[in-house]
Amino acid sequence: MTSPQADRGILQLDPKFHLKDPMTSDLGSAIVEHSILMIDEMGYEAFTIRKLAERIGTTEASVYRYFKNKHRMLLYLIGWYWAWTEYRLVLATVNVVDPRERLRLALRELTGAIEDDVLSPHIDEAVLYRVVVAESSKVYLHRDVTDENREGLFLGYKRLCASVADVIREVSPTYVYPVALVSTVVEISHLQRYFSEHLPRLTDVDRARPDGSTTEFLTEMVFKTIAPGA
Amino acid sequence: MTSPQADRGILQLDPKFHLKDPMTSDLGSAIVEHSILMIDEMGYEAFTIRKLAERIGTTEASVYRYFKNKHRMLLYLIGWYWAWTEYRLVLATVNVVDPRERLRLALRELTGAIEDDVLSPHIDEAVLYRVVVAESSKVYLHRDVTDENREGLFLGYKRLCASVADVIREVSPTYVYPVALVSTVVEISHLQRYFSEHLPRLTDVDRARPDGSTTEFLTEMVFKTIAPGA
DNA sequence: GGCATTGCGATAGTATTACTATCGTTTCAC
DNA sequence: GTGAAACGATAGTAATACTATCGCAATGCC
Repeated sequence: MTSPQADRGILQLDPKFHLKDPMTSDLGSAIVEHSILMIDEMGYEAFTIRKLAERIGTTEASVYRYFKNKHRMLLYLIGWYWAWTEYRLVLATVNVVDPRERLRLALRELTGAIEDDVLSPHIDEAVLYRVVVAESSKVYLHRDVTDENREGLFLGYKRLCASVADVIREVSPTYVYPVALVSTVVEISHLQRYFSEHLPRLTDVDRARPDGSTTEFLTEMVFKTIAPGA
Repeated sequence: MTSPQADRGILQLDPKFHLKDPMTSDLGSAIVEHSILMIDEMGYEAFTIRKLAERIGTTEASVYRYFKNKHRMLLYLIGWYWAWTEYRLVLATVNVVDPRERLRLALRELTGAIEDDVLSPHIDEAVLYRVVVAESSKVYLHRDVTDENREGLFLGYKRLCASVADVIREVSPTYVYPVALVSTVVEISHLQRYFSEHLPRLTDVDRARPDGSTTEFLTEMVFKTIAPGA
């Protein structure tokens, strides 16, 4: 059953996310693939390891050989998304020299539509993005943040923010809150999308085209905010 | 033991939040008071009804006479915070006619420091605010959002956003995303404060003075964003 | 004074969950 | 053919959210 040469994607995550790299086996890939689908279907709280094991025809114990607990599994998925976003960001801005244009492209990447990517056959990026929108803040709104931060589990997110903040500094060297502005953009792009679907009275983002509206809203916000002058 | 005329605050919450109004009895007040303290101490997930019951010298069953479940209890606390913030907002902007000044004061109220309020003797507002910062998004990032929204449990939050959005429209009638901007400000003021304490590399907000920095960051952002012109 | 109601303590119990421990079998590299 | 790794199978633990039932004591009503 195991096919060692199967294509399971090129993205590598820090071993701290898992006990055994899930992308090195069929079972591991199935765990990742179906955990994303199931969390999307039922939400993180209702999602259980037992349900996952039943769905992919294995046992709880086998799942726990890959991830030491349910929370770590979510961290892995979110961490994978951050790494993937970093990759997309580089891809989108490489060879673009004008800082304003680099920033505009970066913001589009951070706030815009997600299409399924051929990068990793066992991960449906569009579904994963819905999981990120609905669940990502649960990985740090958690009493173990400090420990997990020390372990380096948020490095991807931090690198992401730092690199976009650098672009902001290029465009506007005097702006005082570049990092805060980037984390704001990331979090709010998720949240406005969530609101547009579930609590539409908390946003003006168009439910029919949340991608475009959100990108527009946040791009305008960023460029006006960092512009010098009172 | 019960003292019917005891001062338990003037704020009234919609009965949909609770099975029996906790502010009408000593036990109910103790439940609210210590649930806030305990969620702040140990986080919502680790907080259990049994621990709460033991701490205030009652039983699980008695707590469940006030709140039909743990999640509803958190909703009550967050709902109370929204109602209280609405009240502070009115208080801060009453008799101020200049729209820009009204907006500035509203933003300060939404983003700034929280002091303990004599309004309700059983609620330590400063602690409640920490709970809001760390836990409030969990009330809607939840698979029952739609049902709870239909029940009207988010009305306070929506009213808050709508009323500040109206002020934005007064200042800048052509701005397209006033509601989204307000919900952004509310959520980000919580998040940047959380980041400054737990994930400081995700923000430039000063840990030593998160109130002032956050207010400054967001006030500047709002006024620049809604200013007309490219 | 009688009486129903309400509020609450006490106890017990259920279903579910996250997670662990152990053992045996298959598979596969060498 | 042997050793090791991966996995399945089974069982079990502690904790949790929540429910059900009973009985007592204070309260309010007449």
